[in-house]
Amino acid sequence: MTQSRTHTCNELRMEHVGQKVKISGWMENVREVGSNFAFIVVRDFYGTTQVVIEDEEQMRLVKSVNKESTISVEGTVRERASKNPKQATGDIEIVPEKIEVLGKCRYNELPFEINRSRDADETQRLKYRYLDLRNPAVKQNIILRCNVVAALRQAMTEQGFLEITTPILTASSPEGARDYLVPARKHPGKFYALPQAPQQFKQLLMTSGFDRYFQIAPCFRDEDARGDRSPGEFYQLDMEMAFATQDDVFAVLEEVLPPIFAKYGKYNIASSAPFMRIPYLEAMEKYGSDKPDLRIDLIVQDITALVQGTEFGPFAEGNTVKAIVVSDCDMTRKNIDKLCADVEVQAGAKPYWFKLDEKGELAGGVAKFLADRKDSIVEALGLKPGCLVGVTAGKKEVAQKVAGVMRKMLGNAVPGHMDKERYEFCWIVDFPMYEMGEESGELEFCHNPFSMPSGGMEVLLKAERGEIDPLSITADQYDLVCNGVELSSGAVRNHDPEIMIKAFEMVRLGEEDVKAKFPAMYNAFCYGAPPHAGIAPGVDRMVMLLAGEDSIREVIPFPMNKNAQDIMMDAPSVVEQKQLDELHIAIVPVEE
RNA sequence: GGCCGCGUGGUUCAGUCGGUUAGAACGCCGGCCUGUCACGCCGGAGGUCGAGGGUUCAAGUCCCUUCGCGGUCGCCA
Repeated sequence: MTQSRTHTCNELRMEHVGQKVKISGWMENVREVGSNFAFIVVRDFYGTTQVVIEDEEQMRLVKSVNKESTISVEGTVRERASKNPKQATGDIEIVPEKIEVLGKCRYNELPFEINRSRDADETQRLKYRYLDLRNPAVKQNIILRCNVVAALRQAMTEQGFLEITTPILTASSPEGARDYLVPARKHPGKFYALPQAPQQFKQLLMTSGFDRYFQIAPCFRDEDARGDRSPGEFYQLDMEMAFATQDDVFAVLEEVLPPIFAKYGKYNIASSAPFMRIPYLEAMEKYGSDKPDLRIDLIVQDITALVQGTEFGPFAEGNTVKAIVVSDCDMTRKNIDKLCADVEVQAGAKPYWFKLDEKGELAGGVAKFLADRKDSIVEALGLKPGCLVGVTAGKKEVAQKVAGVMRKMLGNAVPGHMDKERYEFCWIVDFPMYEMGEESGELEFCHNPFSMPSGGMEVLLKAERGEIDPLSITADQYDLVCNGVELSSGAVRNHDPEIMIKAFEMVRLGEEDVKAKFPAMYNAFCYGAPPHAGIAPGVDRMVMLLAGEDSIREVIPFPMNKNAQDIMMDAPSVVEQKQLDELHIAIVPVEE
């Protein structure tokens, strides 16, 4: 037989019994059950197939090679004497005529056992990622990623979007994250930058007359990693639409995403269109977060007025006090204290609590400070016996943030308040355009300067004349949130150079700054730009949600570690002096 | 950069109040086993307890320093 295989390791069934076949794959396991009798498990991309050894010579061959070597097995399919219902090919086995070793594994001990690689130390997994990926459970996430990307491409194409690639080597942009720089050999002292996002290019495409653009776009940001944030590079489903409004953008994703989430997700229920739309300020009030997990049915309430005049320090005048009522809570005092401690670690400020016990009395935590106003509290919060009330206090932003963290933890901890097995999408809308800079104490852009202020030029002029508070100006900017994960940010862009300049003037910048920072875009907009809007959901995060993984590295084929190193490839690494010389780069020791 | 956690045979972990020769499971090596499928049984090899310093009669264990990894905050408009 000259073919390398006639079947994959997940193909052979009872109907193939008697046929001559050839399979190729990795020798996953050898089970010796007699002196000249053994079963070997051959694994390829598709599955596993059992080969039975009943021959002295074959036995010697099998024992002479290490597991995880690649072999080919030519032989006859036979019905098994004892079948394995847990294996897809468990009804049959191959009786070999010829076994050939294709690629020897030189080591009899691996850095970890293939099928248990997920338990291994992450550094080992990343260093030997090619072995880690042999584990079907690990490989499955990458297959999922491929399927999701293919489905996204197809759906976007069906929606009339064109996939257009944009440059990887481009100019450093002054705003946002730290850039990855690439020295320019032909231009001593100058640098390219890898794009943090194709933001400006896609807006230029709109200005060029392309109507609907998308791209599975690589983005590069030199910022520290997180569990859900890969260091260095990540992918976005980047899209932009000409002559479009916020609603047009929403409509596209509301059509594209739910079927993909329902089909490929760990949970097969996804919100249907339209997704809930929550103004930013409302989200902060009700959920204590701008990325609320709507699978949790708990709502944050304001009890500042209710606790006025109590003895408890944190409830003092000037502070905001928030409450989260959790019905049917039988958490022990010890567990509540533990949860409060966890909240404090994550939110950076202490939460409090009390409950209405089975006898209908306020008890525990800060209850004694509230005894004098029990009735009004019970009534206002609608408390029933068995209700736990999580309480947070402090400056408004602090009370909200801590309440947001506590809401999430309570939802996870107390049964009955979280319907976990589903995907709940929402749009967070009406983000503030400006904020007061904490350090500068002056007005600054809250998010990005590309967004159109809601109300356009008129609103900016009103603010300039002092008729409205500039902090009250919102931007036509939106986030897509799913299960408490920020999937994406987008906006109706500011396509009008006049409004752009005015928006910059609000933060003490002007036309020269716009021109200096975004020269191509500013110039292009001066030649007649269409109103346009877009968004860019993170592909890695989407796949992570779909796979039900907590670490983004589980859905990236070759991830870097937390410190942005590729242990397997040894990147970053030193380069030859000759290379540095060509690039006009001199390395100087860093002074401590 | 701050804070928290972890670091013990190839791998994952246990190791009590500081006290005898540092254990287990998996893996590996050898032997036995003709229907296994997480095969089973018997035997064996394999450890600078991340590194350095200190306290102590005695340190895997306590203290200090340092390195590595992970989480988190800063950061990521």
